[in-house]
Amino acid sequence: MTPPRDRPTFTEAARRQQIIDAALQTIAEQGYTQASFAEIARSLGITKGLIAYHFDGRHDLITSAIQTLLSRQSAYVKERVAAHHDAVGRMQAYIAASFDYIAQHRAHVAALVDLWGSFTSPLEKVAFSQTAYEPCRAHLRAIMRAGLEQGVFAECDPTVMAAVIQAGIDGVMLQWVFDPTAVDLAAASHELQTMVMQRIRR
Amino acid sequence: MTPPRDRPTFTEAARRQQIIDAALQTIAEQGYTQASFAEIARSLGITKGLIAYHFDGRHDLITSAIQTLLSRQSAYVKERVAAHHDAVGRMQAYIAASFDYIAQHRAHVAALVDLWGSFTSPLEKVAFSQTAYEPCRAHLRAIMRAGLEQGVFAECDPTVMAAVIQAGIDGVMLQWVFDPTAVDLAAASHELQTMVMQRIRR
Amino acid sequence: MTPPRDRPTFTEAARRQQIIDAALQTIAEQGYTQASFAEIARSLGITKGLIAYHFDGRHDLITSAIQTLLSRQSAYVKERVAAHHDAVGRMQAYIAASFDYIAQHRAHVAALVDLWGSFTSPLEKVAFSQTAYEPCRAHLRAIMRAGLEQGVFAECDPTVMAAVIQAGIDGVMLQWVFDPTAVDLAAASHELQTMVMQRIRR
Amino acid sequence: MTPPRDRPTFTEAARRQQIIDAALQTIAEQGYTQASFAEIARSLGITKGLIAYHFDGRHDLITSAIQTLLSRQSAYVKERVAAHHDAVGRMQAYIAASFDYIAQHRAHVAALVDLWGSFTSPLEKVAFSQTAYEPCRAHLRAIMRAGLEQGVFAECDPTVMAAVIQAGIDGVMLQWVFDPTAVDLAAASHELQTMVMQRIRR
DNA sequence: AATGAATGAGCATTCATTCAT
DNA sequence: CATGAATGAATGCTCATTCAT
Repeated sequence: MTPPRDRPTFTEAARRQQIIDAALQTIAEQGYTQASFAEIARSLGITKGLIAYHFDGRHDLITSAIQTLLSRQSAYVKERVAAHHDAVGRMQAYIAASFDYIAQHRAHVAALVDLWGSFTSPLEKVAFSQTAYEPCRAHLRAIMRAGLEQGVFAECDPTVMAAVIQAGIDGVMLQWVFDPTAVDLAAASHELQTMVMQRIRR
Repeated sequence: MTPPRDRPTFTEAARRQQIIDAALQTIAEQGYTQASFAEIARSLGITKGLIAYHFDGRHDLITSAIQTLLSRQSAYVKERVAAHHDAVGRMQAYIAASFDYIAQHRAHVAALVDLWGSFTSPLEKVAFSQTAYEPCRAHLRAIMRAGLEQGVFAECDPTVMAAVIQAGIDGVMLQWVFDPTAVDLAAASHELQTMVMQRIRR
Repeated sequence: MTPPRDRPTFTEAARRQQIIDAALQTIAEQGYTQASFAEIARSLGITKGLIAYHFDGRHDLITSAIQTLLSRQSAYVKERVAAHHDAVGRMQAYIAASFDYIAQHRAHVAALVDLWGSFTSPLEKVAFSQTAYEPCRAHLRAIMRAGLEQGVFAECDPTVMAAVIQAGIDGVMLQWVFDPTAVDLAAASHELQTMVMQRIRR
Repeated sequence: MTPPRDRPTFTEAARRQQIIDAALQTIAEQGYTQASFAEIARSLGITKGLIAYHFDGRHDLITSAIQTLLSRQSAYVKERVAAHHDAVGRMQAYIAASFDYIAQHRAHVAALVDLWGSFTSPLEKVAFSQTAYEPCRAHLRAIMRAGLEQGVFAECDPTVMAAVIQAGIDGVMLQWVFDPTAVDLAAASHELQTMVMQRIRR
């Protein structure tokens, strides 16, 4: 059990992160169901008791892993988008950055696809949707709205556009996770940008 | 032990299908990891021994369930596409039919998303990709090529286009599985068609 | 998990009883906390999985064991008491039978003493009190009341008398469980009968 | 490791007592099995490592707790008994004091009942009997013998009487621990005194 | 004197699987 | 075909204990 501490120690934080990373790696390599405490511990050369010591059970570990996953990807994309100041540039940056992150973090996105199947109740699914998807769509919506207000984007529903663009990114990622030779990430990134731009540019 | 497969009896085939459907329902409702033989058996009022009798282990059941899933969706889409004889109509029909199937078979697609995380080795993932994705993309590629040959589609790479279109469909499905209120399926279907048409029409 | 069956099969009932008896024996010999599924299974030459198959978890096993314990003792005492038809005879029979049962079933009463400490919440304790103690006290109260009505017992509060008499029995049992050489069961039985009779006889 | 016991410091002794009291409280509230080092430590706001530092393992802690329990009760009863100088007064004082202590220390006696089930071997049980029960019975025997010698008690076996009287006290305590509404402690105290006096007074 | 990190054995429980009937 | 009994391996988790700091 994680000791209830006001300020987690340095060791504590480092261990937690180390275990989370090992968990993601193991999930990516062997699948969510095979990623047992024992397996993760083995990959780190520690005992499974230590995992139980640092996390409040499996749910806590998985949740923390998902958090890590999402915040890293989100931070990466946000930074790249922020480098641009026009709606067109930002939209292209969002798509390009998303694909770049995917290409550079195969294990992470593979783990993510596995974790999609880890929710057992509709409530957990909705919660994940709110935590993981909604921020992405909201980001895209904001870019869309800015473009519309500035008059550089053609009329369209930002909500639907956001969902469809994110869908394109995730869908390609999915195909690529299953078989990296089945789809050319760079080409897909380019094509999606083209498609979206042709649709929304005034 | 699975009985010899040379000539499956009628009863045998019916039982298998019954079990597969119950498995899909259970996976959709409770998640892949919760869908144990015992749980599936309970939902059917039979014993788990009987499931083991009709399937060569869990892998066989899951594989068969995925097959069922894919062939039903594929058959539905194929039929709808075949009703059209021009590339534009076929492309729109493919997208529309895919979304319609999704909307009408929530449990099935929910199960599918859960099953995405059920593969433990890269080989299984590649095999799934070949069985599940490749036929869809091939279908889309064929429609694309016909349109290009007929001169009604603008120049583009059919392989990449197929991947991106399928990605858009799957990605929206994913968001909708997690939270049906998060995305409007009909609007997304419409938007994806618009986007694709604007891109590929000459 | 126990399969939900309308009528438990013969094998099922026999196995359950066999496991319960082994559990009581193990508790008596090694203590409640040491009586793990593994230990009980080992003493029977079966696997612990089988115990889990026949009982709905540890709580179910322990509860069933206590039930067995109480009903056997109760049945024995009731039969001995019923052989008498006067209040004096019945009261003496109750005490004598209780001590005789204790003397002849050391393992059972040793297990019972251990199980006294197995309740973790006040609610469980109260429930045990209702199930285990109240029927004993009620039996004694009924004997007392009959004696009072027949005018053979001196005036006294049947409720308090019942509690104190049962207390004497249980308290001696406790001392004898800890060290069989520390107290002479037969002498204690005799003395308690004498004491009670001297108190309640008119 | 326990620090050398030759001259325990003041702090050391205080800590030990503090931990023992917390342990008793926790056992009384949550049961013997739930009273883990972690739980006891949590209730004190210290770490479980500190408990291990002050006690030579769990057995040492439990043993010390029992010692504390017994010596407190014993001291209380001894003092009350010593206030009387005749056998009759002392016998009544012993019973009355025992019940009074019980009534005023519910947590302690609840813990004691739980601890009855904490011995895993016959040897431990016998040792407990010698430490806990024998002194009580010896005290009662001494009172009995004095009464007999002084000619105020009727002829009877002091050993058996002692066992039965103590049994009555413990048995009522047991019922009261399980359900405080099930038995009236004061009435039981009174009744036991009456019963005993009627039996032993010449 | 006290902590936080780590261990390793043991726990109840789950589950796919086997098999005699 | 179908069942119920039984297995054995694996899982998450708990806990007393150890120890460097």
